[in-house]
Amino acid sequence: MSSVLPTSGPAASPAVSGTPVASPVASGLGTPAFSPLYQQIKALLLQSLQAGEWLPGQAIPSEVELAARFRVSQGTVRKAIDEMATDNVLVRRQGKGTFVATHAERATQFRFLRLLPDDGTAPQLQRRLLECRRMRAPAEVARLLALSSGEAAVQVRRLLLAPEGSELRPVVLDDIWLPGTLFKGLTAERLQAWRGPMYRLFEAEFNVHMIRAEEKLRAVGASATEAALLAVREGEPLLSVERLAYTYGDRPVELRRGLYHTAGHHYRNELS
Amino acid sequence: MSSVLPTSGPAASPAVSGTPVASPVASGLGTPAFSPLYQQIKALLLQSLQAGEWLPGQAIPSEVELAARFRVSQGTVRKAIDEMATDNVLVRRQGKGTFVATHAERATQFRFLRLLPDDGTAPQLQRRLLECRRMRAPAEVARLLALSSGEAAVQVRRLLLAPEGSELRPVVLDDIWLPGTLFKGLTAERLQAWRGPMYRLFEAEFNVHMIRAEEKLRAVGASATEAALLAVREGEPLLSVERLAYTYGDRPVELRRGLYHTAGHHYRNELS
DNA sequence: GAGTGGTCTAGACCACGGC
DNA sequence: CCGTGGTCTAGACCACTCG
Repeated sequence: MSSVLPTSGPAASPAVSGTPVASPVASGLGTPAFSPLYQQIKALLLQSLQAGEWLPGQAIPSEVELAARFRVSQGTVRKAIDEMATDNVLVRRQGKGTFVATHAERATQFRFLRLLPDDGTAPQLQRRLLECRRMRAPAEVARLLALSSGEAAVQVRRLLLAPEGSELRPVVLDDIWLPGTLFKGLTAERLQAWRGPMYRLFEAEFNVHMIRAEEKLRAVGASATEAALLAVREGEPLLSVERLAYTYGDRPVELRRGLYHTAGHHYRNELS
Repeated sequence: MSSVLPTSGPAASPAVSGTPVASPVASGLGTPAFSPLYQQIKALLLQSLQAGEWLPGQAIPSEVELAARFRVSQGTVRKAIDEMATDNVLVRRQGKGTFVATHAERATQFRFLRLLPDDGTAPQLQRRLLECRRMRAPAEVARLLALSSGEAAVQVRRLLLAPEGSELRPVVLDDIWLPGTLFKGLTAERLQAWRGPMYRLFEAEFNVHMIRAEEKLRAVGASATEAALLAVREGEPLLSVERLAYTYGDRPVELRRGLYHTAGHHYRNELS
């Protein structure tokens, strides 16, 4: 099928609202780089999301409306949206519409928190902020976040604690680095005041929406300072979780190193 | 839409090859339990797979053929197959056909092996079989594998070793339990002789195909015997990975406890 | 060229949610 | 009641594979 190109004439061939589309380009030797219409629609929708045209939690236009806008059949729009729904970027709700995914919902809230209590109950973790400061990104952090060397970064250090009887027991020690330019107004006060998932704060206040992440897990022994913070003895085996989280367009926007004390909790994973 | 029911009359309403379908049944109070046609087709295809009608690596009938068999449009069959393809149960190959997924392919081979060398190279693990014996399933194993108490089980214990310079370094200690009735001819000799992924052996010799698994990860300290086998000192932090693997119909068929030495390797995970 | 899956269309009807 | 997404159909054409 022909690519989606802006057309000045009335409805004849498929066209887009006026925004030109990156038309299929031969990449290298004789590769036609054929791109289906619905993939182009998907790219356009992602652009709109990235530009903030529709905010997390809001409804996007209906399928018929989008089909009209792009001069395409409803089925084609549907296929584009289908893929974005399985990517957890959009959420379909029959009878209501299609919505931009948000970390406010309880369902998506636990997509990125894989640590569960062994007894099968729902996790109820309290936060305790240890630190929040702006600094120049260390070389390794800058590299992973694709920052220029010496660029500003925000470092957040916090504990997550689980109720145990009437006490609170530290379970997670998180070290988080964020690009300073994206998180301009992020302060300890702002973090302290926030009730709800941290990724929801990022969405609401900084327009940064995490959609996927890569994690590297290891078993390590607790250092002296880590042991003190987690209330375990030095050398205690801990689960080290290094996470790189991405927003729209595969842009890395968070580096996180978590240390999990896995007595009483475990990291759950599904292989398929 | 009406449910798929066997029809003796000629092509009029949708019908199936002759096998009756579990028609939508009210479950509990007034729940209509509406099931779309393509879901019913999917269930039928899964039944055929479970029955061994098409073996791993083989092609299933073409979409048009299945559409004719089920008296349904090609689009409906397509939607059923689409879901099974995203579930990694079937594999589509344009121009060739649709095939039953197999653990023989290199792509799917690493779906269940998440341990990667830190240097980014491809994993090259050697196996060393330590034990393979039949026994009565311990209570905990029986429970997780849904076996009757005292039923037969096969226990396999093995090491995975990674090349390090000119030496081999133990990296993984696996303890595996399998239902004895499903794995009748499984012996140490058979395991020793096999070249290729273990799950491929299970497929080829015992007609057991793993499609998904749940894992629980923890950091633990090496016991004396574990330390000896993995050539680490006692108490060394190790990544404990407890896996329950399922075949068609969500039937648990493997329990595995792996201990990973994560110096030089890490467990990779994708969150989305 | 024949057969496979992949895309796209147009239209009908159904299930759900809210006015 | 209407508008939303969800299902199903029938048919056209395209891209890929193989003989």
